[in-house]
Amino acid sequence: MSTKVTASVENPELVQKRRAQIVRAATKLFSSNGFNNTTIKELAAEAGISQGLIYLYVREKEDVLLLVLQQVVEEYAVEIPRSIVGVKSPLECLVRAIDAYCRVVDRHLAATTLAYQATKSLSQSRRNSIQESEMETNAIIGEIIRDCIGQGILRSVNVDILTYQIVFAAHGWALKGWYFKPRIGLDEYISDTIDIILNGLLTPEGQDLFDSLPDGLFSPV
Amino acid sequence: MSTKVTASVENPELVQKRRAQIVRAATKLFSSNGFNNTTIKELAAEAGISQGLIYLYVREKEDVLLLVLQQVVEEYAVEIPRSIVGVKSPLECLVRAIDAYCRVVDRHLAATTLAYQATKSLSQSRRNSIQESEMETNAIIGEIIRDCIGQGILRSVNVDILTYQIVFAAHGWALKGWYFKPRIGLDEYISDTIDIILNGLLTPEGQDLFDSLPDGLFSPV
Amino acid sequence: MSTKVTASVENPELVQKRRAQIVRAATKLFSSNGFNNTTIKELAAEAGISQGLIYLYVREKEDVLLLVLQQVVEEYAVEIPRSIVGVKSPLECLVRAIDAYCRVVDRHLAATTLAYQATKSLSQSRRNSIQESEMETNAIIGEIIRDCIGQGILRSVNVDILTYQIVFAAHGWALKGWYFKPRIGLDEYISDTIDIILNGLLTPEGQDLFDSLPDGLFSPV
Amino acid sequence: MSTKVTASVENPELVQKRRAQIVRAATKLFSSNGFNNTTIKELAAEAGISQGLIYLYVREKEDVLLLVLQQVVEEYAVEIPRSIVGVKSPLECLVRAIDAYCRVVDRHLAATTLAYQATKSLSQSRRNSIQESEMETNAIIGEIIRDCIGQGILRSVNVDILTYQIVFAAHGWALKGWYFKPRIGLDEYISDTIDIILNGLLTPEGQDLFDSLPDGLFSPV
DNA sequence: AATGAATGAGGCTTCATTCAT
DNA sequence: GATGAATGAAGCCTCATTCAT
Repeated sequence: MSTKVTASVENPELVQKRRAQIVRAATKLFSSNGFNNTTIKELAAEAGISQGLIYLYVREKEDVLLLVLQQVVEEYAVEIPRSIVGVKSPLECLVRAIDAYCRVVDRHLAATTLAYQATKSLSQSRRNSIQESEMETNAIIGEIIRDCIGQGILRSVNVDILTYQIVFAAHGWALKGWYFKPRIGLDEYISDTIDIILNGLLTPEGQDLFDSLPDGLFSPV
Repeated sequence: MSTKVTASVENPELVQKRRAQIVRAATKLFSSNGFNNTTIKELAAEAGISQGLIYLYVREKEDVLLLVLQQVVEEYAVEIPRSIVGVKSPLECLVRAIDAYCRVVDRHLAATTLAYQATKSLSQSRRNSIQESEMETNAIIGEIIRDCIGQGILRSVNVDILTYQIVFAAHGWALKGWYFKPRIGLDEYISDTIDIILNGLLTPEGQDLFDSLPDGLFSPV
Repeated sequence: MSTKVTASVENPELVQKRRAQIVRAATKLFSSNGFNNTTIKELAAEAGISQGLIYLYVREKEDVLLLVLQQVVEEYAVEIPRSIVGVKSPLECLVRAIDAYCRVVDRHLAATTLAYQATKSLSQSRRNSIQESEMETNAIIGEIIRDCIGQGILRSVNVDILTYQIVFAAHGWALKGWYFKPRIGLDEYISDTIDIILNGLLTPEGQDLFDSLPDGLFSPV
Repeated sequence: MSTKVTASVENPELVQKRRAQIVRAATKLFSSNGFNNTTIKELAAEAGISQGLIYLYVREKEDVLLLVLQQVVEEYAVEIPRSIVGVKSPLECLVRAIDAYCRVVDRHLAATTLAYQATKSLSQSRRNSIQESEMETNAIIGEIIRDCIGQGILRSVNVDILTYQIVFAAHGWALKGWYFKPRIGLDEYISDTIDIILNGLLTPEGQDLFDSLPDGLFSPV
């Protein structure tokens, strides 16, 4: 990671342990109440430590947020590559990557939502550090897509847009959880999503209709 | 709208005018600095009025946020139906709706981003009011999709998921503007998005490969 | 003054009035308890205003200290020149200046003591601003001394050292008030001080003795 | 000393050694940053020991300050008498004492300044203990002066005021070091100071003028 | 004796909200 | 209707002191 959070405690195991405590508590509170509405006092209480102790492991409150967000993007960066290790077929890679992404999100619902809420609360440099990590993960997906296109498995579509469509589909499970969770399970969400994205929507008749639409249909109003 | 913001000023035209001033300023400041990092003092300065005056048109700070968010969702609720008025073909409706949604987002980049950041800062009742509006707009899109499916234009896919895929595509223009804006124009974004969503991705060969993938490929790890 | 303290309140009369309140309270509390041991809460209470109000007239606590110290040095810079206005004889000027200095100190016992205690609590730039004021006042005294020497009234002594001897004599009334106050009145303090400084100490016989002291008597140990 | 600082460590040599470490570090930090702006953590780092260790040799932070100040006043109390040991002539005693005082100050510039700043940070009992030491040293000088007067070497002036004039002259070398140091050396400072104090200022003509000044010149305004 | 992690009280400062004009 | 000075409740963070090792 480019942006390091500094601790004034030397012992690295202790640092890791304490920070894990803090991040766990922070993820919970930040995502349910928001970063700004969570006080250090509450955070300390949730983590089972004193207020002052937090500041031995973090220089300011914003650092806690950074640690939380770093944890998620790092898990993305680890889990998605791991899900396609050893898989030859690019198509299978793509399917597995989508699947893995959705499942990582499911394990980090709170933190994922948080990333959308709280990035504005980070200073520019810290925000950059998070966005770079995000782009790295996206690059992996983009690569898989390019492979598929190269092998004639996928049509030659806009890779960036498709990448983000996949990313949003995964994040959507967290962002709109309040809508989906009561209606559908994760497995179904994943398979239906993959179905829509890969198989497209139009029936043969629909395809004819679509082709006959005037070209400039959706041009500037 | 179910949740009304109350003003202590009688003259309704004045209320409208002042609130417009306030909302304009708030949209700018909230979306660039975040809701919590914007002070009433800054807001008043940006709106060209005094701090005290704000409280004649709003009961508390959160109300300002509600007004801002209401404005966006209302514009969604107005613009999207308008874009399909008089259009017979459900497929054309769908295409026009996606196009319209993206363009409304483009006109409200700041506010759209804000909706993702700041909803957590709303009290539950206010949050519900926004989410209901969002669902109303989504319902329109869902209806169009169902029409398409009913007429055999689209395959029978999961309507909810597809709806949100479209919604995310539109919102994505705002949420990831920092990525897309330097790389692509709005028109291209819209047409490529529609292409991917409607036409699907798989080539005929890709289709064969996909069909031969083991069924339980992406089941729980 | 070079270093200005900024207020966020416009009305200059109000600023002056409130700052006077604050400075009066601060002088009292700072000099009896020290700058660091005085809390803003105590200060507000003593001034009869709320904590928050202080920050409409001052950017940070240190500014309050600066205001207090500025007030004293400014009074020095005003009172001492005023005491010699229109006086022709340089010797009379000198006597009057010493007298005036001591009396200003007497009117600002607390603040004078404070200046010795708290200058270290000022940031460098603020400290400089105070030291410059001090030097301006000292320059006036130095000028008078030079006049006296020029006219053959005083021996040609080290002007800087004599200046500070006078300054210390004045400040001493505040600094060692705990010693002098119970033993002697201000008038007597002033006249005895002037007597010692101007008339010297040695009797004719003492003079002879002094002249016969070995030259290197007080050289480095 | 009346006020003792207690240590929880038995071995007196160790106590002395550790305290010396602590006092050395404290003198440096307190006088450059002020007592209140120096943390125990910094102090420990400067002294090369741990925070906790300090509390084995001192009951609270204020004790450290007391130790520092005690060290200076004790050195005054030792050095000044030593400088006049065996000297018969009271005038020579006086000159030597002034000289010695200035030189002790020069060796303890930081601590001397500190005494003026930080005495207010001491509790009353500790402050008294320091002031008593100061008075003891002053008493020695007062005695010498009285001797001189008794032997007809000095005029019969106010002994207290003269004593403090001498004390201030010595302290001034530290207090106004920022002014004198770049302009003059210690030796010159001492000899010029003694010259002014002992020989007085007025020329014969000045004397006449002075005698002809109206008596109530410097009476209350 | 020594360490340094841990505690928690309390200070400075901000800011939503009120109120006198 | 409008202003902006005034309030006071917290929030973040620091740091003297303690305590387990």
